[in-house]
Amino acid sequence: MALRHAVLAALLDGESSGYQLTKIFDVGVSNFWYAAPQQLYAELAKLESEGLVAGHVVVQQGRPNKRVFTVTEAGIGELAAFAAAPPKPLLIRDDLAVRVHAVDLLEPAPVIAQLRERAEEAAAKLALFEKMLVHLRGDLDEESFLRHGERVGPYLTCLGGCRLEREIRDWCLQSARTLRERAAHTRRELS
Amino acid sequence: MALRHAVLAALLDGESSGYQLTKIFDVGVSNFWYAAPQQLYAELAKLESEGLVAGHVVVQQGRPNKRVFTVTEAGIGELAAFAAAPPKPLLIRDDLAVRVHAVDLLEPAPVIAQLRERAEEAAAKLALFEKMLVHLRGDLDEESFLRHGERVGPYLTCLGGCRLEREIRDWCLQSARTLRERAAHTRRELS
DNA sequence: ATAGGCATGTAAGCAGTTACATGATTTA
DNA sequence: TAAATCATGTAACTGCTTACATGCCTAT
Repeated sequence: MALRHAVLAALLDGESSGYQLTKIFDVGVSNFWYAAPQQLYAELAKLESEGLVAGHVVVQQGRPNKRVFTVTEAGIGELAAFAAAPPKPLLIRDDLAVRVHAVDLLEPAPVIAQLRERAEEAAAKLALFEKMLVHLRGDLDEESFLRHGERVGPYLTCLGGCRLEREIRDWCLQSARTLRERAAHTRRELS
Repeated sequence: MALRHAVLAALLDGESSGYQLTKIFDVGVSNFWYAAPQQLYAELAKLESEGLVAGHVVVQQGRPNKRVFTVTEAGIGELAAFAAAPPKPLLIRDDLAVRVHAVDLLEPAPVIAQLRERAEEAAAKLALFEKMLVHLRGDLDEESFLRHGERVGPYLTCLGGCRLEREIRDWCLQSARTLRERAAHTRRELS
């Protein structure tokens, strides 16, 4: 029981369909919660059967109809209970860092390539989050918005996302550079 | 099949027992891989049965005996194959950030308390990682070590850990401060 | 036409979590 | 004598991942 609260929190930003949620978890909320598309459909069905979200059909022209979901009163209650409980530790699993940790016994070339790719992804996400910040705060500057804005929750998590992606980008670039220089040095020694 | 590679990578830093691994995954490697103690015993048994690690008993005085594990040639091969494959995306799940995202509809007080506690934990981990860096590089300065040191993998992941914990600490403190100031302002309005 | 985006699921299998269980030794 | 640390597991359950399945509409 963990994804449910992330879904409820995401739905507070406005009702959305399962498909839209997959997009949100792919970018907007991805800085603090990873979830696969199939999980979201399953979780929404569960939440609806428990009365924590309510769904209704939206008819669209030119596109298939969709069912959008809203958090119910009971859903808010669930979130409130969750927020008062002690938080679970941050869960992080980074496939790429495992490679870096073991890199001294490995071929460095593919790891370097992977680090560069990850750095680019992080840079792209950072740019996206920074745009989101501007959008969220409207015509206020950051300080005023944090003081008087209506909803700061999403803004704060987005700030967290910026911090995270910036560090990922820089760490990947630094690591790639270090490994490349060492590889060049090793080649010179061998020749 | 994912934890296995993290375990193999951790064992490259030196043979250890299941119990010692639980300590390593609780601190040293925790910046890029979370794993519960029970997982590690199970995974070690599996890895041993597949010949990727080899265990032998170490007799101790004053303490129960333990079985320590080393990565085998086959284990290195497994790691090499893993490193060449495309990495899975970073998996992150942060219970506390979910609360922050939803905080505008919640009691802010417990969330603020949780943010402060998390900030302290992050500060403690940061201090630990910084000590580890000094220990790893011995009497070299960072630049020389990154260029000519024997094993840079663990040093690079440790640098990543520092970056991560520093940002977590600062984000938690910034968020807590923002929420506290808003709460104070709201109280004044009500009175 | 065909590729891509929109839209929603099911089913099987694997990985991870929670709770339980045991026992020795050291420190307060 | 109680709590903490060292040491290693099992069993039941839940949650997550991977693969499969379907179908419409739009843009190229």
